[in-house]
Order: sequence, then C-alpha cells, then structure tokens
Amino acid sequence: MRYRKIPDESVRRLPMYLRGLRLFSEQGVKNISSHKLAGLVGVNSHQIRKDLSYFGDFGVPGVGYETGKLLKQIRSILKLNTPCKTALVGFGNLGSALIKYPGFEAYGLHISDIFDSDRRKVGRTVKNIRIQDVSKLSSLKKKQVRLAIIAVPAAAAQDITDKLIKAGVNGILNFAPYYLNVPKKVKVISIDIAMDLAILPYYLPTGS
Amino acid sequence: MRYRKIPDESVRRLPMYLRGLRLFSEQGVKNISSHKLAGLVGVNSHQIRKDLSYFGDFGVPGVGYETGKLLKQIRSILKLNTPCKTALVGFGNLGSALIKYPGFEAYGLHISDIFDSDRRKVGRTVKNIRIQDVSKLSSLKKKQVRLAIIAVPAAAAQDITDKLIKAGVNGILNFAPYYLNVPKKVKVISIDIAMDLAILPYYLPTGS
DNA sequence: CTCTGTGAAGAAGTTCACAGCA
DNA sequence: TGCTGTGAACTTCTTCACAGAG
Repeated sequence: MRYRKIPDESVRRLPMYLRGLRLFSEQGVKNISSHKLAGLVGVNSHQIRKDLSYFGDFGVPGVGYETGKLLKQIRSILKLNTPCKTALVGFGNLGSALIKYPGFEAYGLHISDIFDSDRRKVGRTVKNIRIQDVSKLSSLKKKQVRLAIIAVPAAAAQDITDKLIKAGVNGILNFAPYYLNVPKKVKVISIDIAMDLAILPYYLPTGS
Repeated sequence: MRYRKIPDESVRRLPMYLRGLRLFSEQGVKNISSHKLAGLVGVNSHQIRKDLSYFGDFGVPGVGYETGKLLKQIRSILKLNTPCKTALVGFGNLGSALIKYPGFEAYGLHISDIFDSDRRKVGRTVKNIRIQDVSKLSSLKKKQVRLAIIAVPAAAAQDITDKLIKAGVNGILNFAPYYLNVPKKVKVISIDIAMDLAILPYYLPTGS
C-alpha cells in the first residue's frame, strides 16, 4: 500500500464492512474473503479490496481476511476503538426514540448528554442521564464531548449548531430538515427522512 | 434541453431544492436565482442549474426561476404531485416516532398502513390507522400501496422485504441495519443511523 | 487454483467557461 | 449587467485486469 488520496466514499463504506464483519464474527467465522463479505454488505468485492487497500494490507492472498483482526483494524481507522461520547439535542419524538436505540454501542458510541428547551422535560432523567436546558450546551466543552445529534425542529437547528460548535463539537449528525452552515473543520452528516422517502416515487415503474 | 442520462445524484438533490423553494415560497419570494437557492440548500449554483437542465428549461435568463412554478415542476418530476400512500412496518421506538413525524405531508407522502408482529400492538389505533399483524402485508396489493418504510429489527428485515415485494411494493425506505437483497425493479434507500454517526469520529481533528 | 492488492481504464459526477436571452 | 443552459474540462469514484502470494 502506498499513499493516495482516500475517497470520502471509501470512508463512508467502512462502517458497512464493520456491520458485515460483526455478523460473520457472531457466527464464529474466522476467515472471510472479500467476495463473501461482498454478498452480505451489497458492495462488490473489487470495491471492498480497493477501499481497504487505502488503509493498509490487511488480507492474505489465497486466504482472505481474519474476521476479528479486520474488525479491530477498521474500528481503529474510524477511531471507534475508544468509546466516544455524543450529545443529543432535542428530546421530542425522534430524540426519545434515539436514546432507546441499542445500535450505537456496537460502534463504541454512546449518548452521554441530553438537552431540550422544553421546561417540562428539563430535569427528567432518562437512562441515568439528566435532561438539561439547551442554555447549558456550553458544558460540553469541559466534558470533551465532540459529537452531537441534532433532533430539534428546523427553525432551531442553526442556532443549536452554532452553540454546539462554540462548545467544541466538530461532528454533527443532523436530523433537522435544514441545511446547516458550519466552518470547514466541522463535519456534518444530515439525514432528512421525509426527503429520502420523497426520492422513491421517482423510481416507481409507471406502467401497471 | 436535450436528452442525457440523468445522474442519480441529481435526482437525489431534487428534494433538497424542494425544501429550499418551500422556505422561499413561505416568505413570499416570487422569483429565485440559482445563486440564492444555492445559499439555502448547500449546493452550488452551477450544480443546481445543471441538475434542473436535465429535466427541462425552467428558468428565465437574467431573471431566475419562478418559485411556485419550479416547486410544482420538481414535484411533478418526482411524481409527488399525486398523494402517495406508504406502509410502515414495525411500530417500535422508531416506528412510533415516524408516525408522529409531520414532515412527510409537505411532499404529498403519508402513512396509510401500519404493521407489527407484536400481539400487544396489533389492533391498536394510531392516527386513525389500525395496526395490523405482519401476516396481513399482502393486503397492500389491493390497496395499491407501493412504498414502505421498514423499521423492524435487522433479523426480520429481509423476510419483511420479501413479503412487501410480493405485495407489490417497489420502493423501500429501510431503517434496519441490514443489507436488503431485492430485485432490480425495486428501489431501496437505507438509513442506518448508528452507521452514519460512526463515520464522524474519523473526521475529528486529532490534535487538541 | 484461490484470493489479495493495485495500476490502468472506464464511468459518473462536478465545475468551468461562455454563448445567448432579458 | 444579471442570469440561465450547456458543452467541455476536470475530478472523483468504480470496475477491470492481472501480477504475485499462499
């Protein structure tokens, strides 16, 4: 392996490989070829090998990859090998569903702080986390929380974003249907559920 | 405008333009340039004009686009001009958050049917929709429901998918952390929330 | 023979540059 | 001047083809 610019798309696919590898690992599969992994994650084997080659030589020709070892290596690339604290802002329908979502732990991610602006919610304790008022967002700096999930209405999203960035957050997962303006050093991934659903009708076959 | 292959990426961005145009429309802005729209949606003006040019000549040189007219035209391209029924499968944490989510209507989308496998939930009525057992998925064929949201655990996702496709569904928004095998005629958009969050640590600046 | 890693070719997507209309 | 629409250039991403290790 030699240095080349790493495509963002390759980084985006790494967690998919993690997911697949975990499935194999749980079944006790010790070795895995790019071809077998491909079938499970919906990415072809060429792509998988290419993606991995950007980060190192992880496989053995004629054999494949060692499941557990590759798992660890990808976790390490993604910096998921040390637990990562995440703040959740907005404890409405979506926010409260997210706090119950068990899928984060598998990636070493967990929600450590919850914020809302609703007086009736502030003070409540959920999963041992006390819901704080959004005016307390700045406390994230001291706690070194650098990731946040935004699950507030669109109208509040930019304001919350600005405050999060001031508090030292530089990775944001945004569920608000609003484009967030952020400095280059901050990475935003936006999920707009309605927008994603709205793409589907375009692809519906017309005849029938 | 002449025929060219339309990039999937351009289609994916159309709902973003809709979102931006709605904001301008609500403010009473009658005309909008690609440049002004660009600022609001996070896509540059070249890209916006290029994307729109695949579908027609919607703008007026020197003036821009008519807000309301472009809204309608994009809705029509995406086939959102007629209301679109969607089935929701899985009424757990995420499913119940989705049913309360008000964002779908703006795109002419609405949830018309709910399914779950839990006996305790089947029979309950939510938003005037009776939750049915998953064994009744085949009823979607008669009702001509062609879109579905999957919000079930990973282990059940492929089975539900197969049943949905048999019932005539050919657009799926999948929240289960599982890669779905589907025939080519079926379009799947997958959202894996934990996976998306897991991408962020990679981009965290290391020093500091 | 099987499977990885990778340069090279090819495809897809984005940005540029500018012609042309208001 | 201000803005759209679009071929062409450019960049990014994906697939191919194959050398080489087990």
